[in-house]
Amino acid sequence: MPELPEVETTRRQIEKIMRGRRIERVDTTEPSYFFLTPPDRLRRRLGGRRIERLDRAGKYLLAELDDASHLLLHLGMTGQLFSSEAASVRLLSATARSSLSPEAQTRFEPDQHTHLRFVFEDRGTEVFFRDVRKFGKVEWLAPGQSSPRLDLLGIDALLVTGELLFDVGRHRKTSIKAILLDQSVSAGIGNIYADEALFLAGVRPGRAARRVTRRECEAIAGFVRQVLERSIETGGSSINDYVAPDGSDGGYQDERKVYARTGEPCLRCETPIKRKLVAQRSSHYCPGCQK
DNA sequence: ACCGCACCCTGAGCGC
DNA sequence: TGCGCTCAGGGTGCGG
Repeated sequence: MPELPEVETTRRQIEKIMRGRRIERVDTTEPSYFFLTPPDRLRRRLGGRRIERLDRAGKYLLAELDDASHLLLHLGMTGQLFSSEAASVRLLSATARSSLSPEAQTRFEPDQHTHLRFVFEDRGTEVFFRDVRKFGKVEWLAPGQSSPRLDLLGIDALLVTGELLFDVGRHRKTSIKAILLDQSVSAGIGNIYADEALFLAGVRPGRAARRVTRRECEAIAGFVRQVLERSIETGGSSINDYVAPDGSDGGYQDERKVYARTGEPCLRCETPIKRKLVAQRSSHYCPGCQK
């Protein structure tokens, strides 16, 4: 779900709200898998700090604080970072929504899945991090402390080149899709945009990376950059239950050509789209267009 | 060094 | 109506 475009869209919207503001306090849920830094420590470290900026590295968000420490966030599969200003019941599933009172449906209240709540000193708009499945992550980094997670990231996917994919691919004994999903090669591509870019490039996801030509690698890289940029332009997104921080649906859903279109006719040649497991991810491709 | 796989977690959707 | 099953994909870590 949240791949580079969704994370970048989130960054742009949330930075506007967080930047330059001082945190009065942070509310958290209980310790869990989600917290790389224990929640009590997180509350202590963040209280009183001003947020200088919000950056993105691959699918990670990195907030810089005024004491030179950093807050690292990852949305995982179901993470949502949003503001109270824009928060709406659209963040909840249809069934969860229908169980709420009409009043509760118009104003967001933190629930058991809301792991972080930023309350600012000016008591204005609040920011929430909600994550149902807890695949998301939050970690506080002391000044100067490096993060293995960040250090492992390859070049940002918006800058990926065919040359890089070709050079990496020729030495690996795995599929081209696995290369695209490998965050240490290029950071930011997820399952959906990988399928879309491979479709546009005419290369099947399961093809051995070493069998992909230099020319094809150039095409793949070009389409990766294109679909990511296009998705950011349209407000980022790719999947049914993604909701942007302002509560709106992402705009990219209507542009998917293969992802989640199993059995439907290819938009180019009308061959039914196939679904197959590649790199432990459901992968969608057109047997007619992709070789 | 690299690959494939199990696992972390919860909700939606489906068949019976 | 409700139970049990499968699926969803982000990342980590381990065995081969």
